[in-house]
This record gives sequence, structure tokens and C-alpha cells, in this order.
Amino acid sequence: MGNSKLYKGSLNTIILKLLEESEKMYGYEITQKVKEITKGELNITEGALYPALHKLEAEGLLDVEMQKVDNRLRKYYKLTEKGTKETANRLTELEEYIRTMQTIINPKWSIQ
Amino acid sequence: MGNSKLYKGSLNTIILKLLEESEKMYGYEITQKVKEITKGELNITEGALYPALHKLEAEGLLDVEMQKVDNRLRKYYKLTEKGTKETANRLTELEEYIRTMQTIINPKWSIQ
DNA sequence: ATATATACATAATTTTCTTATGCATAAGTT
DNA sequence: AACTTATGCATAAGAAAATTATGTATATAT
Repeated sequence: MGNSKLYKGSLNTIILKLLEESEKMYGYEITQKVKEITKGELNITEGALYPALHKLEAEGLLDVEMQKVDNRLRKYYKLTEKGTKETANRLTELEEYIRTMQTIINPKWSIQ
Repeated sequence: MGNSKLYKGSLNTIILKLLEESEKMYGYEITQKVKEITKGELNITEGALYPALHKLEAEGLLDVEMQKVDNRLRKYYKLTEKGTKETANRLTELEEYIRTMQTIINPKWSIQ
């Protein structure tokens, strides 16, 4: 995905959070939205995105709905009830992760 | 490593940062230090740590120095000059990653 | 006509981790 | 004395999640 290896492992959380915000989105839209809000810093590759969406669907976190627009097919994804709950968990984990990493970057323990 | 998948990709950055703080450390010491400063939240496994240390050494970011303490062998690692420079880059990347993820968690773009 | 954008998908490979296993010494427990 | 836990290193098998490459197809811009 990203330029830095740190993004490894955060794709699912990103997808879930975007769907929590936007109600329903299709794959290509997700890649563009992420590019937009990160000002180009994070580019989600198709090879990572589509398998991830399929897996989230298989796990029952996402529902799919096909739609034809301008003779091109879109697969719209939205959170299931289970997906909404799981999104909350993932975001809590992300906040915890960020807090932990900030502790490591900005250590109080170096004073002692 | 961690309880959450988010830690994937951040082990090298953690190692480098600890060595920047502590000058020189050995493997087991790193696992204990991380456990301590994260209050047990993050446990680095040996299967992840030792190959990571070997790779950082092979890349010329770390220097090794053996030392026998209490009839047990320790491998002390410290940053090379190259490693010190690379650590600065990795920490900048980490800060950028955290900023990006916070943008995603706490989106201004959802208002529009 | 040709390139870029839109829209999906999968296969091969790589990276990074977990889990399991192995060796060895020291210290604490029953 | 026997056994467990802690200290200290290492590697191998397997899983997970990404990259890179490739494929299909339509729409739009040059």
C-alpha cells in the first residue's frame, strides 16, 4: 500500500472506517478517497484492496450490492451490523496502537 | 508481535528507536524493555526479533559486539552511522504514518 | 489512433510475522 | 535432588498481508 512499511496491517481498519463514514462505497472509490484525504501519501494497490474486500465480505463484515453505472459495473460495499461492531473494535485497537507507538517515539522512560 | 495486526511492519522502527535511546542493547533486553514501556501490551517474539536484528546488521545499520556475562553469552547491538541516519528517516515515516491514520480516524472531510 | 481513467479480478512472489522447536546456563521452588 | 522459571541465543515451517505483474473491459481525453 504505502510508501512506508508501517501501513502493513492497517488496510482493513482503513476500509472499515471509510465505510462507517460513507455508508456505501465501491473499490475504486476507496482507492481514490484514500489518495485524496492523505494528499497522495497513501496509495492502496488493487492487489491488496480487492482480496481484502472479499475477505471482509466472507467474514460477514460487509454486504455487497452490484450496480451498473455508464455501462461499467460497480460493486458497492457496506457494513453489516457485525461489521459496524467490529469497526468500533478495530478503531479502539488503532488508537491503542498509536498511543503505544507514541510512547516509544516520545519516551518518558529515557529521563530516568 | 502485538495483539493487533497493526504492529506488522513496525518492529524495525521500534528496534532502531530503542538503540538510539540506549546506545547498546542485546536481544533479550529489547524484549523486556518493550514489555516494560508498553506495560505488557506489546510482546516481541524471539522468532520475529532475532531475524530482524540479523537483517538490520546485514544492511549495515547495526554493529554487533559479543560479551559474556555470568557465563551466558550476550550479543550487544548498536547503531552504525548509517543506522543513526536511517533511524531518523524511520521515525519521520512513523510520525507521518500516525498523522495519516489520525486523519482517517478523525476526518474533517466527513463534514463536507 | 492512442493514452489515460475507470472498474473489477487473480496469480506469483516477497515480506513479516507466529508458532514450534532446539540448545544452554542461572536462579528459584518444592 | 528434581523441577520450573528466567535468561539468552537461534532457526524452520507455516500463515498472513502485502507487492508486482497480468488480464479483461468500457469511457474519455488527446
